[in-house]
Amino acid sequence: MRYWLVKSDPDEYSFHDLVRDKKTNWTGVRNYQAKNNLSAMAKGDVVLVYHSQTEKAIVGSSKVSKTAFPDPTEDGEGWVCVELTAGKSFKNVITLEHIKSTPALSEIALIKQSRLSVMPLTDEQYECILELGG
DNA sequence: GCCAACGTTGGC
DNA sequence: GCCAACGTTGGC
Repeated sequence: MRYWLVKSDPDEYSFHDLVRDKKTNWTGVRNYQAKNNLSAMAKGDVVLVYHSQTEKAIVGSSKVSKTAFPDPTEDGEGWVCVELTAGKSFKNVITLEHIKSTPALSEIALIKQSRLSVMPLTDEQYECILELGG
């Protein structure tokens, strides 16, 4: 079991939308590193959802319910998506500001590679986030 | 709205 | 294959 974090612009598709839909195909990733991470996801892996732009906080968790398959929205070829099933909303969202001020999360890819949209989390990072999220 | 970071493209 | 130009993302 591995842990991941995906970014979403809540104006386009928010965690709230995922909860409403129960599950969704996480499509539209057009970056090789992000694609490799999507491909490495296993069924049952936990995927935390971060809202960029206006909110800038980790808001909830989801699970991989289908491993990588060809992105049906693809405009080129070779891109993949996974199916995510909504999990829990965090009681307290974990803001970027909070993440930045938490030493245990100083190495998180969210900060180190600000433009990456799908990234792995270490066990320690995941547990730390869970704790902060309540 | 600006701009830094950084990925991608294209000319050479 | 290098690197400058360009486009996009995302924080501020």
